[in-house]
Order: sequence, then C-alpha cells, then structure tokens
Amino acid sequence: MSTEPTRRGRKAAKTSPAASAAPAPAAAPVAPSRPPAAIADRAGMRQVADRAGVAMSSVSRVLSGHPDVSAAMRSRVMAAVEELGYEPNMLAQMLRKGATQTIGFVVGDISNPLLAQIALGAEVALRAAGYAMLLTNSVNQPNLDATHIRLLQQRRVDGLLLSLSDETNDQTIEALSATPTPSVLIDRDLRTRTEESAVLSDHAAGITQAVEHLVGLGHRRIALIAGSPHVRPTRERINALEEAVEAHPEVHAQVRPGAFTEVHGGAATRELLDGRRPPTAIIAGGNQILVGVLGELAARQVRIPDDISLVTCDDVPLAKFFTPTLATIGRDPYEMGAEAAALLLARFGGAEPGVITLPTSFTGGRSCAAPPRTAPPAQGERP
Amino acid sequence: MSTEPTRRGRKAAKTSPAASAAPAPAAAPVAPSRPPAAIADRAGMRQVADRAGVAMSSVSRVLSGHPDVSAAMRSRVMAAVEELGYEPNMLAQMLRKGATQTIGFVVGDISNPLLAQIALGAEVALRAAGYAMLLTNSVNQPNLDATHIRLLQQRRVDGLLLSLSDETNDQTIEALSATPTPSVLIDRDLRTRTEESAVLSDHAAGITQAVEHLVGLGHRRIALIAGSPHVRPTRERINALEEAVEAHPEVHAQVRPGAFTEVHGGAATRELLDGRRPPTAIIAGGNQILVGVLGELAARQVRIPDDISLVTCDDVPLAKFFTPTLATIGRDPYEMGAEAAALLLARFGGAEPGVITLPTSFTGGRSCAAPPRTAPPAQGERP
DNA sequence: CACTGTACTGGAACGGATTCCAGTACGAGA
DNA sequence: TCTCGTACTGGAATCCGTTCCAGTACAGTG
Repeated sequence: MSTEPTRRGRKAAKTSPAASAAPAPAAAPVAPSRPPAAIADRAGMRQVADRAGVAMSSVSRVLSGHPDVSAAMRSRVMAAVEELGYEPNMLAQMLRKGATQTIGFVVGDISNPLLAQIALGAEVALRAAGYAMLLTNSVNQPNLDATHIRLLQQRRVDGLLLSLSDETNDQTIEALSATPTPSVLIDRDLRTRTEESAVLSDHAAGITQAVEHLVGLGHRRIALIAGSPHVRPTRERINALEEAVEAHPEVHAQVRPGAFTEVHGGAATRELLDGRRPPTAIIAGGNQILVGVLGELAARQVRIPDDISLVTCDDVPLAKFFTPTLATIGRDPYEMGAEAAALLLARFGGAEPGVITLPTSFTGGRSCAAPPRTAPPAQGERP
Repeated sequence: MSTEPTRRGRKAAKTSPAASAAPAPAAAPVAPSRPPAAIADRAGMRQVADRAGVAMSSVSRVLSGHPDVSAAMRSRVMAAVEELGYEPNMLAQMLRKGATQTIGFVVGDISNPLLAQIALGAEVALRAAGYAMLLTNSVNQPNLDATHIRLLQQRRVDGLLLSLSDETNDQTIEALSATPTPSVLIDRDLRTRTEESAVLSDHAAGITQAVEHLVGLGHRRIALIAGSPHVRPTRERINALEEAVEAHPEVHAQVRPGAFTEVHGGAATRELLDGRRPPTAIIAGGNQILVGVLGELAARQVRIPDDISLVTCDDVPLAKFFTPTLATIGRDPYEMGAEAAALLLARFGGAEPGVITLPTSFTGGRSCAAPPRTAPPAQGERP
C-alpha cells in the first residue's frame, strides 16, 4: 500500500461553457433526451436512398451484393453512401435476419490462464469468421452457469461455448435443453445429452504416461489431488489413474478430488502426508491446486524430489524455471479454443454435432525422482 | 504428442429418421429455411397481447413496470406471459431504445494473466449492472485496435474498455475520435485526448521503492528491461527509474524498452550482460519479459541473487514458490477492472470523464541481495 | 346536472434494415 | 408488330418492442 487511490475529475473538454452558437441543426429547445435513439443523428439507409433518389430496397441490394443490380445503380448508391458516411445499423440487421453473429462464452473464471488461452484461441477464430464473443464468468458458482446461458439466450447469441463449472447441475441441464442454439462443450461431458459438440482433452494418456514414469522410478504410493468432481477432467484423471495402477498391483493409488483451488491443494496435501500411507508422489490436478501443494510442502520443508515427487497438470509459462523443473502433463489450450470455434462454425454450416479429442502429453522434469528409501517422515502430526 | 486428435461424429439425436408425423403445426411443405426469423416460433409480444385480449402497448407497460397499469390488467397480462412462456426479444428492445446494454473490451491478449484478471473484475462489475461484455483480442497488432473499436461501434456498444496495444497509433486515435460512446482507458494515456476516463497504476511508486531497496543493498548499476515504449506503463517506469537515480548520482541506470515478450526479455538481458557496464540488478517489466530474462540468466548460469539481483513487475501466482523468491512490484488487476467498470457506469449515469490512479507496491524477496564484489563475469562474448 | 380531472387503455408511428412480390422497360424471337 | 422473357426497380410487409398521443370511463366537485 504505497499510494492512496486518487480520484480526480478531468477538466471538461469543451472550453466555452454554453455561449457559442451551436451549429447543430435546429436543436430542440430544452429537451434533455427526448428522442432516445439516433444518438448522433447518423444517416440511415433511408437517407442514403433519398440522396441517391432510389428505393431503400435498392440500397439494400447494392450493399448486400445482390446480383440483380445495374452498374449505374451501384455507383449512384455507393456515391451516396460515401457522401453520407453511411454505416449500416447491425442491430436492425440482427433483428431482421434473426442472427446476431455473436456467440457466448460461459466460463468459470477467465483469470485462469488455461481458460484465458482457450478464450483467445476461440475468439480469434470466431472473429475471423465474422462473429463476436460475449464473455461471462460464473466465478465457479454452478447456478450462474444456468443464469448465463439464459442471459446469452435472451441476447439471441447464435451459439454457445461452454466451460461449465458443474456438469451435473440440474438448472444448467434444463437451461441447455431450453436452448435452441448450437453449443460446444469445452472439456465437459454431459452424459445425458448428445445435442452438443465437444472439444475434449485426452487426459487418460497424460496420466498414464505420468504413472508409468513414476512407477518406473520406483514409486508405489501415488496420489492425485484433483479438482471438482463435477467436471470431466477430474473424472477422467481419476479413472485413468485407477486403470493405470491396475496394471501394477504393487502400486497403491489415492485420490483426493475437491476443487480447483489453492486451499484444496494445501488441505489435501496435508491430509495425505498425515495419513497412514503417505504417498511418495503427488499429481496436482491444476495450477491453483499446485500452488496449494507447493505451499504445504514448503511449510513442512518436504523436499522435491528428495522426499516426494511431483507432477502437475496444465502448463504455466513460469513453470520451466521452477526449481526443480516440474514434470507436467500438458496440452494446447489455444488449439482447444480454436477447435471449439471450428466445431461451432461447422454447426452453423449445417453439420451435425461433433466431438474432437485433443492429446495431452507428459513431460518429465527434475521434480520426479526415485522415492526415498524410508517413507518421508510423517512429521507435523497434530498434537 | 501422445495421441492423435480424433474426429468422430456423434449419432444424431433423433432416432426415427423422418417418418414419424411431426407434431409441428402445419409445417411448410419442403421449404428448408424460408422464413429466416422466428427460429423456434417463440411467442412475441403480439401473441401475448392477443391472448390476454389487450393491446401490445399495455403488455409493454406491464412488463416495463409502468405506473399507469391497473391490477386487473397486470394479472391478465402476466397470466398470458406465463402461459406462452414469453420472453422479450432484446434485439428489438435494443433497436428501439438505442442502447444495447453491452460494452466492448479491446485487449491486446486475454491470455496475459494481468489482463485476464482485469477482464474478470470488469465483467463481474458490469454484469451486476446489467451489461454484457464483448471481448476482442488485438493480439498486440496496433492496427487491430482501431479495427476492433470500429467493429464494436458497428455493434452499437454503449461503452468501451480499452487496453490498447499502442497509444500513438493514428488509426486508433482516429477511430476513437469518431466514437460517440464513452470509453475508459486501462493503464493508457492518450495525451491528445481528454474525452476518455482512465484507470491508471502508479508505477512510479513501485519503481521508486524498488530502486531505493536496491540502492540500499549497494547496487550502483540498475537496468530496466521494459515492454513496448508505446504504452503508459513502460513510459512511467522508465521515467520513474530515471528520476529515482537522479537522487543518487553514484547510480547508473540503463533502460531497454522493446516489447512485452519473452524474446525481448532474453535479448535485452544478453545485451546488458555483454555490455560495457553490465548491471548488478535487473528490473523485468512484465511476466513475459521475466521469462526471457530468467531463460538467459539460466543459460549463462548467472546466479540469482549472488551474481545479479532481480525484480519483476506484476505478480503471478506461482512466483511465490520460485527459488529464490522474487521481489515484485505488484498491483491489483481485479480492482483495476472493477474500477474501470465503475468509471464507465458513472459516465452512463451522466458523470464527466474521470481518472483514477491505483497504487502499486514493492515486495522484497530473496532475489535481491548485495551486489557481488566484482562485477559478474561478462562471459558469453560473441566469438 | 354539467364539468373537469384522473386513471387507464388502445392505436399507431417508430427504430433501421431485409426481402418478397409486383411491376416497368427493353430486347429478342415469332 | 405483337408477345414473351429478362433484367432491374419500387413498394410494402416484416422483424419486435417502445412510447407518444388521443381517447374513454368514471369519480369528484360546483
């Protein structure tokens, strides 16, 4: 807190208060905001038509590239358009055409770098196709998902990109059922529905590779601290871990789903280390969770990888300079966004809902090593 | 690349192909999409009026809470609304009222965590006030700023939040001048204009504190690797550094503006370390730059803080577990977003453009220590 | 009882474009 | 020369609410 927030008004732009004769055409006497529309009296298609001495329908045809237009007509209209600096009112077009060229993105929290990159990939691809993106953050409150779906629906978006906070929420399912627009799920799976397209990550592959790596190093007790059990990535990771250890009967797996938060990461770590069979390797299921895990490990002075090995999910840029370098199960979120956009655009083009699965891959790092000879000291027991 | 991307269609939802008698009311013979509008023939206000046996204007009054409505009228209308599941078409409302309840956010790159948090803060505040947020990424191409301002203008947004890629771009200034809607600059300063509100960070305070700290530790050669010279944060930081060292004639400051990229961070570090008077402390002006700096330092096996001290700007969550802990000039991006939203809402309420400055603060860390007795070896000279 | 005011309601214009339909004009073929 | 087709154009309906204006009915007052 170095500096107090400062509020100060700027001097108004106008220099002369109110005296100078306004060149505005016949301003209404005192009416403050009588005609609510026509903010800056921009020219409409009507004015263009009058100016060119043609019908509005002809102006519309010229502007929309209709074939039945003579060269003479085209040039007259274009001249009038130039002179008046006419720009069509998209609102009117939307109303008439019933399409807004807008899609809604429902996301838990855009400040999550993973989701931000997905949003970027999607926005760039959609904009290239002439669509704009409306963003809503559910701040990980499941009922807000439904609220936002309805809200975007009222705004008549043409499609929806959904990174839901909770796949099992009834309100969400209901809101989705009531939605006539095509939607794409982003790493989510609504088992009860098939109307939605989806972009998925192959979490199983990454987890399997990580487990094999850890087992190869000699680990026999592996824990996964996962996020919310109500979303696909968590389920997939848990399933994958359990399947992977089935192939190694000597390996014991523990799973701690909860939430994608630092708090859960810390709490689960504490629980695991204080437990009867503390793991020799932890897989952290997300950025925030990782922060919590690291915090708890640091507090206990548990060394990585000497005392415990660590793998994390979903890369963050700084991770590569972390000491020791973090073994990571990564994926390409930008591409996920781009693919989600492509899937949506395909639906606009008449395609059926589709599902696409993108790879994940495990990258080793110094944070993984052979487990210590003796289990790490289960210090920090409650008194 | 563990897994190939997989594309597979889902089975269509409908089980019976086309035989079953559609319960749809009097479907047009074969017409694929004749009436473009009325996607799902939802009831309009007209239908509600007919059903209730009243005029549309009365329905409108009831729904908009107009005072001149009898209780009888209200209940009749509400009943009809319920029965038909009527929802007003926001598009028509927007067109008529000339307000879209939508604001546009022009941002360089939403995947930058700083900007993502700003976006989150802004979106939450705006949504609470009934506004939706349209997001565009300029991917740090200055001309796209202008393009997007115009694009959002065409969509008739009520206001603009601007994190411009380049304050000096003529097209951007021009686009802004042609814009009738209120705008808020986010840590940007358009010296030629006073029409915009702005949320600023007090970068000077943070830099000054950092410099004092470094000088106190004994540093005499301090470098700032900054981002694009065309945005306010860079200018402010450079100015602050130069002013801060003026108070200490024995201190030599070097400045390397460039871009907010990892590449620039690395290149500038190389340049500085290979220079005649390599710095004993570096201030990295942003996340990406930091990554480049760290990369170069690691490549040269320059130790932090033994060989060189390091300060970074703009916190990232993982930074606190970085070894050594990073000294940071931080600020609260979420609040910046929230304040930007507040400033915009204030303008909608009739207020004049305003400027608010939020604090930054320096937090020390293990990455800063006394400079080495001898200047760090200027190894790595080009052959 | 007549008059004025109040409380409410209906009708219609409006916002700004799209698109169907009907028409005009002109060239070509019979 | 008449007819038909083609190429183009204008008019009007439409999308769906909002809001101004005029009007009705009834209560209150002189």
